[in-house]
Amino acid sequence: MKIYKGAKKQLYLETNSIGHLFSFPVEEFMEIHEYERDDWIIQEDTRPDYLFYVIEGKAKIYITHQNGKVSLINFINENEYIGEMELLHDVYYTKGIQASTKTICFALPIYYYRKRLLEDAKFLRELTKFLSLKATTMAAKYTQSQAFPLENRLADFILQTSDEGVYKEKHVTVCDYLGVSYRHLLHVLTQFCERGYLHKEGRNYYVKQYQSLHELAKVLRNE
Amino acid sequence: MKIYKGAKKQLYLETNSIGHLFSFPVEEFMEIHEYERDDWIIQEDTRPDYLFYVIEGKAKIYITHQNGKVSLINFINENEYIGEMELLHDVYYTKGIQASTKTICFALPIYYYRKRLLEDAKFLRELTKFLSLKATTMAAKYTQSQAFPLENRLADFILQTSDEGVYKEKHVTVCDYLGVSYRHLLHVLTQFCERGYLHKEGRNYYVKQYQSLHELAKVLRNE
DNA sequence: GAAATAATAGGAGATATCTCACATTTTGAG
DNA sequence: CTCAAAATGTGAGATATCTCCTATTATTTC
Repeated sequence: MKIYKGAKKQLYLETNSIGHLFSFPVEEFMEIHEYERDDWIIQEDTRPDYLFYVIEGKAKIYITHQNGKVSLINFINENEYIGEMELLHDVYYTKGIQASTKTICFALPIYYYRKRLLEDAKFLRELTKFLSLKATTMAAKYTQSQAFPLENRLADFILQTSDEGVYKEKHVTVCDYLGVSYRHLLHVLTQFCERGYLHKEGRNYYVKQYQSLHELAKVLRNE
Repeated sequence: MKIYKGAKKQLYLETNSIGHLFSFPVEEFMEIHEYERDDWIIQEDTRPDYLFYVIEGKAKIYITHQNGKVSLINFINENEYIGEMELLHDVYYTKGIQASTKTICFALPIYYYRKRLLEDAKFLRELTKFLSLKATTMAAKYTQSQAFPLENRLADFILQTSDEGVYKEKHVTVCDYLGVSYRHLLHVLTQFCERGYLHKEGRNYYVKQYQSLHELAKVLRNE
C-alpha cells in the first residue's frame, strides 16, 4: 500500500472533484491510498481507521463462514464507499475487502471526521443512495439465488462480465461469487459448451449464442 | 386501510415522539394509516405516494419472480421505514409490502416533503443507519443461504421465532422466507422430530432440545 | 352451513449441487 | 530456472432440494 503525498496527492485532488461529496473541506487530513491487486484494504474482523471512497479500481467484499466456506459478497467499484458500516456502527462484524485490480481511494480518518460527516446532509444523502442500492442489490442476489438454478445466474454473469464476446473470469472467484462449488460451476459451463452457447479455447470461453444466454438470464429480472 | 383523524391522530402524535426523526415540523401533512393484517401497504410494481414509518405492527416485503416463485425478502418491524427506496430513486422496481399484523404507520406525502427530507441531516442520518442494517442483513442472509443447508437456517429461524418453546409459524410463509419448497421444509421438520429436537402436536412444534438447535444455528454467525 | 380456497401432509422420482479424490497445468517467488 | 502454491479439469457417488401428484384438514366466503 502506498500513500500519495505532495504533488501526486494534489494531482488526484484536482482531477477527482469531491465537491459533490462533502459540504466542508476534507482535504487537509484526507489521504490518498493506492493498493495493489490482491492487497487487503480491510482485514476481516478488524475495524478500519478510515472511511474510503474508491476513485479508481475495483475491490471485493469477502466473508469467511465458520465452516470454512468463503463468500464473495459483492464487488465494489469506482465512486463507492468502503468502511461506511464501521463509520455508522460501533459494533459491526467487519468484512474483508480485497483489491481485485490496482485501486486508488480517498481515505478519511474516521476518528477525525466522523462527527462532522454524520452531520453533513450532502455526505449523508450520497451515502444514503449508495446504501439503498447496496441493500437492493443484495436483496436481488438473495432472492435470485433462491429462485433460480446456477444455469440462469451464470448466464447473466457471463453476459455481464464478458468482453467482446470473450468470457475469462477465474473459476475460483466465480464460485465464491455465485455461491456454488467449483465442480458444479465447471459442470454447467461444460453444458453450455455442449449446447453450443459457448465455445471453449484454452482458458477462454467464446460466446456463440447470445440469444440463448439472454433467454436464461432474462428471467432473473423484473426490474 | 384507515386514516386516523382529529383526536385519534393527536393521540398517536403525542404518544410516538418523532423529534428524533426530523428536524423540521412534519405534523401538518403527515397522515397516520392503519392497515389490517394481510392488507397491502404497497402493491408490487406500483410507486407509493408516501414514505412510511412503522410505529406499530409488522409487515413483509415480497417480490414475485418471472417463474412465478415468490420470495419473502424480509420482515419490517416497528421503527423502520417503508417506501424509502422510492423516495431516493426515480427508477425503482417497487416490491410488495404486506401487513402481517395490524400495522400503524406515519405516512408522509412524498410529493410534499421529499425535497426537505433529502436536505435534513437528522432524517438522513437515521435513514442511513436503517439502510446500512438492511444491507448488512441482506448480505448475511444471502451468504448464509449459500453456505449452509436448510437444516442450519431453519434451526436458527425456529430459535428466533419460537415463543415459550413453541414454534408455530405458517409453513407457507416460512418456505417463502427461507427460500425452499414446502415439501423440503416439511421433510427437515420431520427430521428434527425424528432426532428428538422437536415434538409435534397438532400444528405446533415444541422445542425439546435447545442445545442441538443451537449447535446447528451457531455456525451461521461470526458476528 | 355448504362450497371454494388455503394450508397441511406425505410418497416417489428427478435434478441441482456437493464432497472427495486425484491428475494436470499455470503462476509466482526466490 | 525451479519448486511450491494456485488454478484447472474430471470421475463417481452422496445429499439437498425440487416437482408433481394426491389426500386430508382448516379457513373463508357467499
